[in-house]
Formats: sequence, C-alpha cells, structure tokens
Amino acid sequence: MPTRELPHSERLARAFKALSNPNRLRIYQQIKDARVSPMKDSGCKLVDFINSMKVGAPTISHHIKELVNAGLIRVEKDGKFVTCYLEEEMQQELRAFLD
Amino acid sequence: MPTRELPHSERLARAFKALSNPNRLRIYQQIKDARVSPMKDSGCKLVDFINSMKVGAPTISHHIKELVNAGLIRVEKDGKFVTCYLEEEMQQELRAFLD
DNA sequence: TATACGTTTCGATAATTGTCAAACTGTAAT
DNA sequence: ATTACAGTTTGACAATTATCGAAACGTATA
Repeated sequence: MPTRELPHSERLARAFKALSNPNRLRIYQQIKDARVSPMKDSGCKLVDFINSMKVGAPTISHHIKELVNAGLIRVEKDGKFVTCYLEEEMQQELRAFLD
Repeated sequence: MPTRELPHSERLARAFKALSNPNRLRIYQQIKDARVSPMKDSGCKLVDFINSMKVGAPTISHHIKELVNAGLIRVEKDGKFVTCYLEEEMQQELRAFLD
C-alpha cells in the first residue's frame, strides 16, 4: 500500500472495493452508526465484531486492515483492545461522488 | 444472478462491488454526468466507451452487464446501438447509505 | 445478398480475494 | 509465572474476476 497520492478515481475505486464485501460493509456500517456527531463518537470495539460475526478473528483483522487502507476508518489501540472510528473525510468524498 | 429480493446490505455490497473496478467506475461516472436532470438525460453510447477506453469491446460489454446487474444503470437498444442511462433509484440508495 | 459495423458470447488464463487453521505477540488477571 | 484473552501474521486453498482473442449474432447499408 503505497503512501503516494492516488488519482481521485483510483482512491474512490479503492474505497468502493473495500465496501464491496458484505462483511466489510456491515463492519463499516456499525462504525458509521456509532458516530452520532464529531463530538460524540463511541467507536466500535474490534472484539465485538469478532464475537458477533460468523467469520473468524483472522478474517475480521484482515477486513479491518482493508478498511483502514482504503481510508474509510482508523483504529486506536488501548491496552489489548482495538477501537475503530469513522474517517469522515472519506465519507464526504464518497458522498460528493454520488451527487 | 437470481431475481429474488436481496437483503439491503447485499444489494448495496453488489452496487459497491460494481463500482470497485476503475474502468467500471469511469463508465458509471460518465453515464452519471450525462444526466443533468430527469428531463435531460442524453445517456452514453456504448460505442463511445469502446472507442475511448483502453480495453477491448468484450470487456466493456462485460462491465456494462455488471453495472446493469447491480442496478446502477439501464440500457436501451436502438438498431445496432446501445445507450446507457443512469438508474437514479440506486444512486439514491447509495447516497442514503452514506448519510 | 453481401459486406460492414456494433455488440455479445465463449473459452482460456493470470491475478485477486475471502476464508480458514495454526502459530505467534502482547497485555492483563489470577 | 501461568493462564487467559485480544489481535496479528503466515500459508494455504477454493472461488471469483478482469481481460483477451476468436467466433457468433443482429442490424443496417451498398
């Protein structure tokens, strides 16, 4: 995953690809719904995904990484827990594209 | 591709998958931009895609089919020409999801 | 009808992807 | 320290996908 700037359409295609898997889409949706406002964003605990979804932990870990690489979410580590937060900038970009 | 109703998240994931390929994304964007309003939608000729993009005709045909199956566009045949139009309902669904 | 053009279908291939099991790392609790 | 828990990495495998060339199809035009 190169750090260099990507053309706009490539960035978008990447984000859409990350949302193209049903499991990843559900993960993203939950993270998105956990953010009611920029001030009030409780985030989503990764462990809850692992316990609630029907795929194994390695798969969840892999999906989270893809969402991060696509710029859709970001993660924060606290002790042994990982919490996922929405990356609002990308949400904005996607919304702008659909207009 | 079954005709039966799909769960919301499956429908969305399908649409996102269709937009996850850079070439398909460009095709969709052009079709979207050709529609300035419900009253004024000139559509896009398939032949123009074939002549302007760097992939072969079979590939374009395949991509168009995927966009149609995803519910993102619809096509109309006139003689030997095919014109592509935006499916505004799905555009709305995607927009709604991103809010 | 013969030829040309736009489009689709078919068959093949290389690349990507989703998932898993096993092994590993790091942190907290007993 | 040992155990338990949260998460990642690795390696593998089956399934899907993007693309191509060749052939076929349908429609118009000479």
